[in-house]
Amino acid sequence: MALTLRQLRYFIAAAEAGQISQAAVEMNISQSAVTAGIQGLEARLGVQLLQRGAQGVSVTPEGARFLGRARAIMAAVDDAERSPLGEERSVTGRLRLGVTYTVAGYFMARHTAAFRRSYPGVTLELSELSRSAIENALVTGGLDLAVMLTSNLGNAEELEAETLFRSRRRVWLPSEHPLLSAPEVSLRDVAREPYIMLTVDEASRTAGRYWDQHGLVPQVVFSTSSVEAVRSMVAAGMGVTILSDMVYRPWSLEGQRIEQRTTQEPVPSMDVGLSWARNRPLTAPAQVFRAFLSLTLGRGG
Amino acid sequence: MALTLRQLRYFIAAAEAGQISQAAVEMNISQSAVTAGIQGLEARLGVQLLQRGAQGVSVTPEGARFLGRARAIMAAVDDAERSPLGEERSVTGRLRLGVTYTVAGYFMARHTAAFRRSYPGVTLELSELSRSAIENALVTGGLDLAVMLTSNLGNAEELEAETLFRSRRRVWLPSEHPLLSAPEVSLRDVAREPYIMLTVDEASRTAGRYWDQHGLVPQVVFSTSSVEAVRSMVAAGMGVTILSDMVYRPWSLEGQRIEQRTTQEPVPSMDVGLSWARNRPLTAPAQVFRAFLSLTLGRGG
DNA sequence: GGCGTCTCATCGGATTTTTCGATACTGTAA
DNA sequence: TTACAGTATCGAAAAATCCGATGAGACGCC
Repeated sequence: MALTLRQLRYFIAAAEAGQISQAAVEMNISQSAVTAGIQGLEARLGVQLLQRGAQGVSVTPEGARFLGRARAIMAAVDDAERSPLGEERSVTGRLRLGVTYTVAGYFMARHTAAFRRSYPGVTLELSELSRSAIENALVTGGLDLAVMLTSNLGNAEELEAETLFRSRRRVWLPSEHPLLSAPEVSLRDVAREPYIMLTVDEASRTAGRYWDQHGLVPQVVFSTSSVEAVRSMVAAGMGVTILSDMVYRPWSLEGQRIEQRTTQEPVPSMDVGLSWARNRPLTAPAQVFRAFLSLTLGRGG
Repeated sequence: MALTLRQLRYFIAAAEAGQISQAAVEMNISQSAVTAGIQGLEARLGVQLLQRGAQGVSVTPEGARFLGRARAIMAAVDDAERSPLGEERSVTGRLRLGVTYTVAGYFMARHTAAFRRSYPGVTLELSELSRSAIENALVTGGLDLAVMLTSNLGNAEELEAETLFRSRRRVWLPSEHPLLSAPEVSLRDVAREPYIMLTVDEASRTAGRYWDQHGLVPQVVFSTSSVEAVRSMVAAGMGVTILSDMVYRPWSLEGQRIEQRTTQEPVPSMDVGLSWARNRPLTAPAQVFRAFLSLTLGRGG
């Protein structure tokens, strides 16, 4: 098999995460895919790149040397992808971008820096707002563009939306929870547990929909708008929750572990995407930002 | 779809060849695969890279800019692939390499320069010899390694072989030949035509095998050890031949066109590979050369 | 202008690769 | 030794790729 960029991506992610399984979560794919990809790379090169251990993986000396090269390749690829847009690299102007809470913390952080580097002429004005505030601002012209949850977008007549990626929702459970014994958890079982409700970004509204659909009601013992709080409370055994992979991390702030289980019943994924006013043409900076994100997230284009 | 190295390879090949179909022949794949690959790339970038015309393709201004980037990526990839072998880059010594006629002209030419660049410490001594001379020299120690046709290797007890790639054999026909009307040509039809026999590299021995197998005898009107002569004679309409894609070019030295047709009956492919003496361990330069070619030709490692 | 010829694009089907989910294996720590 | 966290492996499903054949458009020749 020939060397592929996918293999390089997997290797870089695993090397940086220090764990193959964590790298898989971050890339929204399965652990076995990452394992296979890296194995293919090692076979191709005839060199062991990662040292596997009980706590995860660490790069071998050869791996470290190759990691540098791999990063150089990915940098060259990034360059090349943006190059044909090069004319527009000189785009200048203001981009008033609205984002919702989870998007700001778990998604935009990774991309704003790269965007600023690519388009130094664009002044990026980020505002964290609620869904309804964003929708209003888009329609009235207070915002040019928004990155938000596109699955339950209101006001479909006036707003255009484009989904950038989906993140799966799973049950979060503390270590040693009885429900961990099964590979899948039914919503009925979750309904019997104390539930920590996250109240940001329409999370509760979305949750309500799929709970209703199965005629169940979660026993909400605590509502918070802080993902960190949810993480800590789940880790401490105060309850369980259902949230997307995008915000999942295996450790709470206190260092306690959090587990994940797939639900037996299908639960809608969290869809993150762009939204803008239908009747207002995208400004040049907004168009550039849209193209930038599309490329970065590896969708067709 | 994400950007892939394959797409870049296809694009570079097409840009350099000036024709998608010619690029496909050079890469031993079908034209439609190259077309699809480049289309995927253009869709991904949202830019037209090639200007299609009746005589082939030419790069657009955007394509030219991207071509540079693509080459940079492939250079970085080549670097990375050889980097883990980096310790051995300092390998020094002499490599006495035997090659057969067609391999020398149509295969080695492309790779020797790159090898010399990667391993400046290795003195490459190339000798063009006949199959039997090479086999003798390998056994007696006059050669360290050989690149030759591995399909009909004699002396299998004493020689080890590793096939690097296969090239399909097809019928070569002059323009306006009646047999061109059908998409495939049967060996029986070819047997009725005057046949130009190439006498280098066991070509006639291999040919004999598959002709015998079908109980047919080609009407050899001319035998030559020069591929250029075969090309010119086929183009001039003096006869037809069956040779591998590796040595195929659509034009003769005189500028006349040569066509290709697949045979109805399966004809064995031409297998090019390495060979060395079984009882003699590979020298360090030989090992390095083997790894180098394996990587360059994109096989598993 | 009509026709043959060359080239690239498109399509269906076969093949190969990639992915996922489940399970087995392995090293570490109690 | 057991429990556990993490990786490797396996079979089946899904997706991408490839091929061969056919279609469509441009050029040159009569």
